[in-house]
Amino acid sequence: MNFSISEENYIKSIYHLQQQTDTVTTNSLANELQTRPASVTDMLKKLQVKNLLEYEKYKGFRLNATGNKVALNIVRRHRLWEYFLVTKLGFEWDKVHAIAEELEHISSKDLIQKLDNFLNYPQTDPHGDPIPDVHGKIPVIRQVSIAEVPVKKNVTVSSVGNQSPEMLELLDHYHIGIGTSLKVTMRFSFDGSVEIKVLKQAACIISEQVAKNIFVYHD
Amino acid sequence: MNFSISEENYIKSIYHLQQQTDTVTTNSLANELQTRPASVTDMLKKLQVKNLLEYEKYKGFRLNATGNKVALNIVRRHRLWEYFLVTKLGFEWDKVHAIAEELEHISSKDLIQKLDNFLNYPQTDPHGDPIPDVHGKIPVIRQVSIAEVPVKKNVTVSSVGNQSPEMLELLDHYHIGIGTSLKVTMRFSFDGSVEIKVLKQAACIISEQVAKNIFVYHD
DNA sequence: TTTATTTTTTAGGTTTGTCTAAATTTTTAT
DNA sequence: ATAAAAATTTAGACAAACCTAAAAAATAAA
Repeated sequence: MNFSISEENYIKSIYHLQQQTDTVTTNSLANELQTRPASVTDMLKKLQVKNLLEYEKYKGFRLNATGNKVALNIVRRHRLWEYFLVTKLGFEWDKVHAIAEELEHISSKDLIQKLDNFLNYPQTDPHGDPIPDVHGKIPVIRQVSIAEVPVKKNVTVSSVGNQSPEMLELLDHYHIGIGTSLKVTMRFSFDGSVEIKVLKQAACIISEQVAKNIFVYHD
Repeated sequence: MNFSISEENYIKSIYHLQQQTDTVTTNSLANELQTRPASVTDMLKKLQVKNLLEYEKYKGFRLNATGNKVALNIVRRHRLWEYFLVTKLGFEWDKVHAIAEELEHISSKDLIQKLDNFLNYPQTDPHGDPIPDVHGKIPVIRQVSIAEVPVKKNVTVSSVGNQSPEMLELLDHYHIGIGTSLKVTMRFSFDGSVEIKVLKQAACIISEQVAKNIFVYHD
């Protein structure tokens, strides 16, 4: 089955919203896609006819098994291209999203298979988000936020929850990126702020809010 | 100025037809694009309004300077992606056209600049066709067909005129591709056929028709 | 130079994906 | 429980890009 760019964008957005709330609402999807609720309703009908959606009028909706598989395939393409843009073309990791949004709609199986091979089967994209395999299986990367990690354990940054420019600016300032090794040296129970130590850098203190958004895995 | 995928496809096809005939006709363009003459007329009006076209009703049309620049930019993107697909992803050179047709419509200047850099500024695509630079300038590759090349001169294959699967099959059989070094050992005036010698391979004879379609440059 | 043929354009539809405005259903608040 | 508010859907339009069929213009043939 092949889908239009619009259909794919809807499927992908529903998928992302489902990660947070089990069943998705018309308004939230309209907001996510920067479109009108009426347009969403129109598309929902089409996706339901194409059997990608469980949808009951006025009651919300969610992708069914087929829809999920399609979504994972789009996510796979998106993240592989992001990885390509950063590691091969030298883009900054916060500048690749828009371009990957275009590249992800090229659906040649052969292309994606060869791209994956060329990139050496990466597990995560440059933001640390896992890349689903051809069958839609998502590699499990055991990760916790810095807010939860025990003191003095060596950990490596695997992903960032909030990918806003403001957050990325802050991370850049502290020279923290995916793959950075660090250690929590102290945790202040007063406000949940955390002192961290990155190799060869002075220790610094980050707020609980920031700590909750930096995910790491144990070395 | 930004253009839709459809507009870009029209612009590109007009550009290609112009290489052969100075002024293009509605029917030939409809044929090239596998669409109807009426649809072509519709689009011509739009492109004329956008000031890309010199067009007089019933009299044919051609790209103006602006249109030409846009076309060259699309050709540039197409050929860079073809080069990428073959040299980096390992596609066969005759399997990349359709995918490059999709990739060429992603218009981020930054993307194409970085891709060009990553590929190390190639001069020609895998078929030997020249890649226009950012300003639309086409590198001149001094080339002649094997039918014209003098006997015993060492030459390198630079491009292939006829890119049909049949031709590519034949070239594959003789292990001839872009970059292959060879020498004309004999030319038979009876039928214009040519004996050629590729390094480490037995000499072989190709017809005049084939010889005319293989372009080479002198080493 | 008329007539016939071919080419091109116009007129009027269709589909996809969007929109606004109005109607309907659900949820919230009194 | 009922009224007010919010969310959702329907109805009806619109633009882009395509189509068919008919009309108009250009070209070729008698």
